[in-house]
Amino acid sequence: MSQTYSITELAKEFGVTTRTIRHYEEQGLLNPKREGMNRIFNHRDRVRLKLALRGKRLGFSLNDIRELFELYDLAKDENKQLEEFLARLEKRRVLLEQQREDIEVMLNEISFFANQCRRLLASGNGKKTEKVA
Amino acid sequence: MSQTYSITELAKEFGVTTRTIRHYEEQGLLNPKREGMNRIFNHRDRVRLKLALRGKRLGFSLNDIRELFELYDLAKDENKQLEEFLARLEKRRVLLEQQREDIEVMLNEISFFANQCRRLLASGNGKKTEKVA
DNA sequence: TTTCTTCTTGACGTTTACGTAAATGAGACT
DNA sequence: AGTCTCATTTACGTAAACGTCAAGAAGAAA
Repeated sequence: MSQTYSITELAKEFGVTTRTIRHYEEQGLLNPKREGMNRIFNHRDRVRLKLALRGKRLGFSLNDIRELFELYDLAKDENKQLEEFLARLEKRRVLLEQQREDIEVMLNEISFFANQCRRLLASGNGKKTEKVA
Repeated sequence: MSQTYSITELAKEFGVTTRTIRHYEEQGLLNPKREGMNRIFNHRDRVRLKLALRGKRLGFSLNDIRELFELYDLAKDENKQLEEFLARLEKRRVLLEQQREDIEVMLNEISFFANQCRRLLASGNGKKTEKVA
């Protein structure tokens, strides 16, 4: 009924190799069904793959990501160890906000450098490149 | 004259091992002087170590970080290949803004989950834990 | 002088996250 | 029947970022 995907479809869509996707399954991040030998991915798998890749861009390990998924599931399970869940969320939040601050700092630095460059380029590009135009 | 640091001083200050610092030197991120056999780090090294660790938190490889340092140095060198420099800065900027977006998304998710949790906890914690208080 | 302490240089080990064959299964086209 | 194409498992390989000894130098303290 609902949309399914083959391994190469997902691989192409997200710009990863099939090896990567199989690896994520081995690591417990994805749980495709089988049709004969072949993996059949559903919407949930697709979402998890997207989340996994986002996590990776943020420097999380596959293990971290699996734990996060477990937390998501745990959350669905409702009142199980909510305080523990909250505490772990809080840890993540602190880390992420640190990262956000880091990013702001680096973006500022980059824009500073970029401005410097543009100024130099605008001002006739200085000494050694006088024959430009 | 100006402040210097031993390897363990820096290691303690930044919460890394001395091995890590030596590794960063091997990778060309740090250039401590020597006093006899021992490494002597100056202010510049300290700054670079801080930058390197920030880069790591953002998921940059040591190689990426070294390239960034080279770009910094190149920038000091003034008009050398400013356009190339700008282009590389731009690449970094795009990556960082992607990361920033990722972080916003995750922070939103986290606060959503946290709110859910708090609501459940507030509402007497629901079904299975009725004997709480 | 012996003993700490802090440093040094190898050099092999480990974990993570895949890459990269190699051999094979199975449906679809010609 | 032969050959694509897309998939599978098994399994060894690899790059990055350190960890972890081992063995020893060098200054300071007892």
